[in-house]
Amino acid sequence: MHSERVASRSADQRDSSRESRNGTPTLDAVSLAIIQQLQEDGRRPYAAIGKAVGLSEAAVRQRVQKLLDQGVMQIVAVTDPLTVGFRRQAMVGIHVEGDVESIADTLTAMSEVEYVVMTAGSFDILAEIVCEDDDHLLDVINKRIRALPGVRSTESFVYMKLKKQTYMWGTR
Amino acid sequence: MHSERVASRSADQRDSSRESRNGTPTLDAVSLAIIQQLQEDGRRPYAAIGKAVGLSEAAVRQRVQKLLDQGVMQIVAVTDPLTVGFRRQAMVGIHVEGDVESIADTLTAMSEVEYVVMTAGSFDILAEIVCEDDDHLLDVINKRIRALPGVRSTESFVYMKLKKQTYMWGTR
DNA sequence: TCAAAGCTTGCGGATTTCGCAGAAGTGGCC
DNA sequence: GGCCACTTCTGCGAAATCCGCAAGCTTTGA
Repeated sequence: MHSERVASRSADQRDSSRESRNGTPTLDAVSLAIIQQLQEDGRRPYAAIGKAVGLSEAAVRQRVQKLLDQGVMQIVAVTDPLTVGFRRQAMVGIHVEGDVESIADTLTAMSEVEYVVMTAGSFDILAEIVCEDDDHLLDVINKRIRALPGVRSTESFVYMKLKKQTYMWGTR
Repeated sequence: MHSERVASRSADQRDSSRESRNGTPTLDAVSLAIIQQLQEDGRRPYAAIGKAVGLSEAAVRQRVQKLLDQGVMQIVAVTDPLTVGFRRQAMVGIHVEGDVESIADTLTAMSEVEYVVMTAGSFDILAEIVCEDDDHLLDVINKRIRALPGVRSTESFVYMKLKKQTYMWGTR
């Protein structure tokens, strides 16, 4: 029955996660395959995943739990906020003087901010904001973000229509 | 035992989804609560969700299935691509002349493009790109995106570090 | 008044989850 | 080589969950 299981396990299948230099775990091929399965369907049973990646049900369960605990992945429901009552969304590009990371941390702490990334472009930070209406959005941008010490200037891109939102890099 | 269930069901609990003017379903409070539960844990059992939102297990199951079928939400594994072998990510701002939506559709069809949104800011479109390395990224931006008829100019913001990525609007 | 929707309760069977014990592979160390 | 600590995988019951289905109820809307 184990027809597809190779006799001696190759080296890169062990060591499913280890701390690399920058602190983020390095993933092996099996864990990647598991993540890919869960990108297609976050509720797929462990046994089905095991069959697909060549592991037992229990092993898949352990790996998934570890990936969740480590924060490597999360299994969640994703929606288009516009269909769920949040009328205004925007991407805000921010020019910073001084410590970029501390500003990013401050943004991260705001509940209206769903996404924060430090970039190498003309903006130092991009932050995505989800609000209930125009007033709320205006308030967050003008009163909360622009007021931060170190924020030199901002530029806003209000969302009109979300066209694509996927998490399927694994299936390429 | 039904202590928390109100005797007569209030009006907004019915009509869990109806087509609104723009074609996107309107969601009632119960469906929002269900989505919120699944934003915290995409694998939470239906019975537990039912207890939290005041519905039976079977009803939750039906609602979740419908929300998935309608495309209102998806339950998936989400990762930081940088920890999973994709070395280069970028947000690309695009200036378009002519039909913005058709350009957006073209971008949507590209597998390297994970996120496409039409905006009201100085860019007409923002697109997030996930690539394996610099060459790949350069190729996508210069050869595939800038080459599109209707694309006047682009500006790229290469990701250095992802600081936040949540889907927790429901918990506010 | 009638049909359609949606929810509830209840049910059993199939499936999945979960915890745990034991086996197997690895790396460090003498 | 040989031993030990550690991690990972497997196998296996027990418990919980999922799933389809049916009957009855209420509300909505034609």
